[in-house]
Amino acid sequence: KVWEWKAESGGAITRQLRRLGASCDWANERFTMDEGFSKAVTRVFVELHKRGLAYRDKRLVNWDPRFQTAISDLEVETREVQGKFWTLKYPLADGSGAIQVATTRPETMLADMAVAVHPDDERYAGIVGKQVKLPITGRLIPIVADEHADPELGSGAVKITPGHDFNDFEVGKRAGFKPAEMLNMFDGTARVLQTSDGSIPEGLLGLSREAARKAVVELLEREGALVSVEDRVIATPYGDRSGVVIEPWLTDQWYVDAAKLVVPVLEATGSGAIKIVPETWKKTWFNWLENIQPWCVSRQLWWGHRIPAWYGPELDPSGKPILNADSMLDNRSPHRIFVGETWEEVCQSAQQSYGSEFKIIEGSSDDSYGTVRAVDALDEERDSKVYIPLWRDLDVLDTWFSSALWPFATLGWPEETDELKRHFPNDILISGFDILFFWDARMAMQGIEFMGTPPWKTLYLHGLVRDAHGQKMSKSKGNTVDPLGLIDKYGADALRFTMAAMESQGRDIKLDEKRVEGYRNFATKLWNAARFLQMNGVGASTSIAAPEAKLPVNRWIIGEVVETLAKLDKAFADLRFDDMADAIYHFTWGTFCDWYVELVKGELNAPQVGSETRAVAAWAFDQILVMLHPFMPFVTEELWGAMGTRPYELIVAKWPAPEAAVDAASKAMVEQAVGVIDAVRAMRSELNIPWTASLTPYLVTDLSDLKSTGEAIGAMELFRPQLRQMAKLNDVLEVHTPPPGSAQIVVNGATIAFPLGDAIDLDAERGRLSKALEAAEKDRDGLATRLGNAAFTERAKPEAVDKARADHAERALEAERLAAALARLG
RNA sequence: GGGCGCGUAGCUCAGUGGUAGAGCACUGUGUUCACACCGCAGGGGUCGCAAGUUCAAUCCUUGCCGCGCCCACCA
Repeated sequence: KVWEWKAESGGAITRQLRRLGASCDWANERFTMDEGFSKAVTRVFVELHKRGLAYRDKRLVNWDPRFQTAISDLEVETREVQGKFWTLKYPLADGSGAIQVATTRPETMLADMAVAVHPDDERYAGIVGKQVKLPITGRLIPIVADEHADPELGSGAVKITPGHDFNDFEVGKRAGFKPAEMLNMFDGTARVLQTSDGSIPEGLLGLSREAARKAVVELLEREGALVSVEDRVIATPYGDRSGVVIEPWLTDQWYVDAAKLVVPVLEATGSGAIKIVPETWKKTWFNWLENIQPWCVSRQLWWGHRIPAWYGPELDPSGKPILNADSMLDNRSPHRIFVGETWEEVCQSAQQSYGSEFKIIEGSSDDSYGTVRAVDALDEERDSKVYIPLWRDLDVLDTWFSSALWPFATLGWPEETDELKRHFPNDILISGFDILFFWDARMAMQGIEFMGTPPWKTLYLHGLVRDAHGQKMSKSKGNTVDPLGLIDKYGADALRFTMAAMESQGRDIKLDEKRVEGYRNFATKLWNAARFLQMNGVGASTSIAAPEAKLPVNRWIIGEVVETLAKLDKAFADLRFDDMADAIYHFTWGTFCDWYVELVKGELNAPQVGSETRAVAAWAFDQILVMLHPFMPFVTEELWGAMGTRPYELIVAKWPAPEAAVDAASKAMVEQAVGVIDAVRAMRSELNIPWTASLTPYLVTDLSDLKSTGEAIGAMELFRPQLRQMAKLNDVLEVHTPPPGSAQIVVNGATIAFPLGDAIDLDAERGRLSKALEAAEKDRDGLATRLGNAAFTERAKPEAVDKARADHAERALEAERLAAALARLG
């Protein structure tokens, strides 16, 4: 049944991954309960035990009374709960007075074993060592001196319940109590159980924690032992899965000596052998590792890796086994522990331990059956040997114990497989920070312990997806987003791209559906661009390197690809997925679609330049597909195939290698043309010049700046068809003074006038120019002020001063041109 | 109590010691033969508050206000 559930749940997870387009090695799927993996788990446990790093210990654990199992510190979550604070009065046994103690859990007084005061607390100096007679139970308990008691708090005296409080456990040990002697007053479901001294009144037995509290408080009140009650907010431990209050409970459990395993992890992180990204997590990482507690790894569950430990009876002085099978498994009777990977191995070490006069047999996991068999065997004394039954531990290992082995156990360890050699260690682990301690830290610990090196070089911690209100998504809150729903609506590509674009290091992601929609539109845009290219005879590129190109537009777009690629490479090296997404998005839409495609529309099938342009367009588009593929694998792969016959699929295509450089001259020319088009469009829009009206541009020659004029005219000549198409401009004319009634634009130091005759709205044009002039003057003057400041020119970095000078010159020139244009208007 | 982080355009978020950016939303405009899931143009921010360091601070330092998370034994 559970395996069915596992198949279903695991299937759902892998289905989601597949639909997201995760490129996994599906043939090598692994589950931690697979046979091979289980073998690795057993091996690790046995090895840790051999090395003294896994051991059985009796101490307080976090006990979950609902699931009736121990859990680790990490599975406990502290919640602030409204509670009460009771002050109690315990009478001294010699009748010489009473001592007050305070508690938030009055019911635990039934298992009190001492009252502690601070050694330096003069108020109590005289009574340390005296006995107190505990109300209700009448138990006599000592007053002890211990640093734990804080004189500032309450009365300065504190009741000590070593069996039910982590602090008190430590105090109790210091006061000389052995864990085995510590009183326990709860059973596994947290109902009141008689303590070993039998002092709890009958009426209280079997009550739940809550009921016991009520009853105890009533009894205390009746005895006059209750001094006061006040309301108080109490930090209370809850099981993160069960949601019930966790009970500190005294049991025997298996522990892993995490403090030892952590030493090389700290070293590796310190030396940089493990790099943590973003770095801010380093502090958290160190802080946790440096304060790590023994890791409780045994769980009283029936699903998981069974602990490979067997218990056998201790021998009494006469050499007979002490068979108390019903108490053997929880180690309440004297026992010996055997740990081994197989029954044979365990048998062997047991034989060695007990001696050859004994015969080792396997005790049934059903206690009574094992007892009977063992006793029968004893009676018969067959082979004249005494039979020793060994019972295997019923507990299973914490799931994170096996998960921690993932980086190497999946690769066949402990066998020395080729996969292991090839894939261990990994370059990078990408993980949510919510499992930083649960999983990542333990992978690091076990990886170094068993493989000698950290399991990965970089640990990248990404943000968590939160809902629209910033709440963490959880099944219990019901605010989870099903990725499949979003995929159905917008496509996996859009979802993936959104995730990448939102993943700036470390910060959480509030998923905004509008954003997903926007990237769906982006995918559509790409699709349409491909369609257009195909319609114009552009197919698959035949080369990986950029094609030879003469035309400036083509040389320019090749340079743009080179620059975009550099941005992507840089962002990737920095693990900035948002920057990568941003760069490819803007190149594709803003540069390629909005400008390149528009600029070459007329050239694609032109007689002279057509083939070159088609080749460049095909190549550039291919580069987009390759660069975009990691983010949008589905559309890009589809288009890759649609553009032409390919020797291989996009998913295995090599990352772009243009073998080309940015051509500054082409770039300048294209930018000049683009500047003109932009300015004309803005002018048309602001002056309400209908799009259908073509305009004749008059380039105003400036004898003092023939360079700007020349460049402008060159670019405008070169892009004459594009200017006609994209800005509705007639052929350019050169003049020294523009005709009256002209609208004017200033682009890179060149002034272009458009005679509008009577059609011009002089006020609008004046307003337009004034506004631009004002902006230019403001910038110019601001820069002038700064440059006039001796402190700036002397102390600022030379680059900053140079830049200010250059900016100032540019803005000043622009202002001058605009002022002239304005003056011409009259 | 300790630690980490956040507060930047209406919203969701980037960002840099040299007078701020994106997407969406918004306004105007356009159905020109890739795309209205579109094109074109445009408006919008005293970068939480205060002080300090600096020639210069949104960016560094300190304090404060508001918010989130993690860790922790205050009975």
